Amino acid sequence: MITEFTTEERIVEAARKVFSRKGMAGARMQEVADEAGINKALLHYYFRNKQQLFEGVFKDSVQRQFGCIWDSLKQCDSLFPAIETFVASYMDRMIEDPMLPLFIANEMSRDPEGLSDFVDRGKESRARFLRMVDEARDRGEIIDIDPRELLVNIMSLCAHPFIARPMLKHIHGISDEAFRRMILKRKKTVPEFIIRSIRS
Amino acid sequence: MITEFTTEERIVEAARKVFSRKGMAGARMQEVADEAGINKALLHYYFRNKQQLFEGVFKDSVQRQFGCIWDSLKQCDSLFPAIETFVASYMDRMIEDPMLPLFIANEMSRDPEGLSDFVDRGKESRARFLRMVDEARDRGEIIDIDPRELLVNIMSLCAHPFIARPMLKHIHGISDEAFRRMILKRKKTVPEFIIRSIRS
DNA sequence: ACCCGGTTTAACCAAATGGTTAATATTGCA
DNA sequence: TGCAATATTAACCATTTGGTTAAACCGGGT
Repeated sequence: MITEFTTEERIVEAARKVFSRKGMAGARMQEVADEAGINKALLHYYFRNKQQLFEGVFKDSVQRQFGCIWDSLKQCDSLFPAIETFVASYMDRMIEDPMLPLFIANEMSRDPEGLSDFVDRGKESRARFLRMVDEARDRGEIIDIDPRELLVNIMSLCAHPFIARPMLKHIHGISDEAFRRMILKRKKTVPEFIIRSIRS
Repeated sequence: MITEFTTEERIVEAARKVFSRKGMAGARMQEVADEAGINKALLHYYFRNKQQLFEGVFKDSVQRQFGCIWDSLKQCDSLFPAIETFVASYMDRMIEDPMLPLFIANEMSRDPEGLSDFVDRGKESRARFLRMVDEARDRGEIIDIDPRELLVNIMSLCAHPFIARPMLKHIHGISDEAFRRMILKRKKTVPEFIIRSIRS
């Protein structure tokens, strides 16, 4: 077979797809094998069991998610550009992998402990962001708001549309392409929405 | 057995718990039976199969969710109080049943068609709300914003904290009680956040 | 040509799980 | 009380599913 990907890569890619669609419990090893175009036994050759396959895929995803998003903040040193950058890179990341937010929400809910390490990857950047909010508040640039609450709001506005995507699709009757356009528009409108609300 | 609930009610309650925790795929009929304190066969006596049990519970939940939230809007006829009312009743409903948002997001993603009827329950109220936004915009009370985008933002700010609860819990190291307090605070701060952003 | 390590497969297995059955207990009512 | 309908259970059954095994395949080095 002419393949530019190694078998392991094909497995991981297939597993990502299936796990995203069905979740850990709903995913079937056979389906992953089929999606990857290989025998089921070969899955167990590369990944001893379902849990291990799951973690292989999941850890990679989460690392990418929490890694690059928070890293993007490193260059910013004033709040408003930081918000713009954060929102943009958060959304870019999710456009790449639209099922990831729901996937992560599920697995955090299923096994809250198992991911501490990954979520913690952005710890310093997050702390730095919170400090930036505090400072902006002290300088009177923004109104008095709990920095952590602001962060929750920002993340909600970024992530939730992806999580509620099927519902939005039904409610507003929008196609995949329209959804994509809406998200691209939100890259601009969400930071505006936030900044308008906190600017004093 | 001295029971103030009928067996069917106990089953539904148990199923709600288990399905919420594990999702449709992850839930086990045996576990539901155990949780309800009955034999597994009795489940199939009341609900022919898993799908039917699932729908019994799910439809009830979704109906409550989409029903009372949108209905709460019926008395409001100006935008800002409508937003306050909507946020408050949305959050009250989720405080009652904190796993519901994630549950709904999952099932909408698994089977987008199967729920049209329930999501549609709030159709008129939703349309009315969108019209209120349009009118407020025409009167110059608020800035120029796509009403549907505003609605997405509102729902995101309400629902997402519940969906991301385990992550918030870990990131901000908050207890269940602290989470509850945060949500109660948000009943006030979220409408403020929104209104501050759209008021012209 | 032949062997040897890593790779891939078909066939198989045991446990879990949704669902059924037939028998028993309970309740309401004539 | 006794009978019929309803509620409940233990024991089973069939299928699905994660996982194993042993054999075949295949490419490179000698």
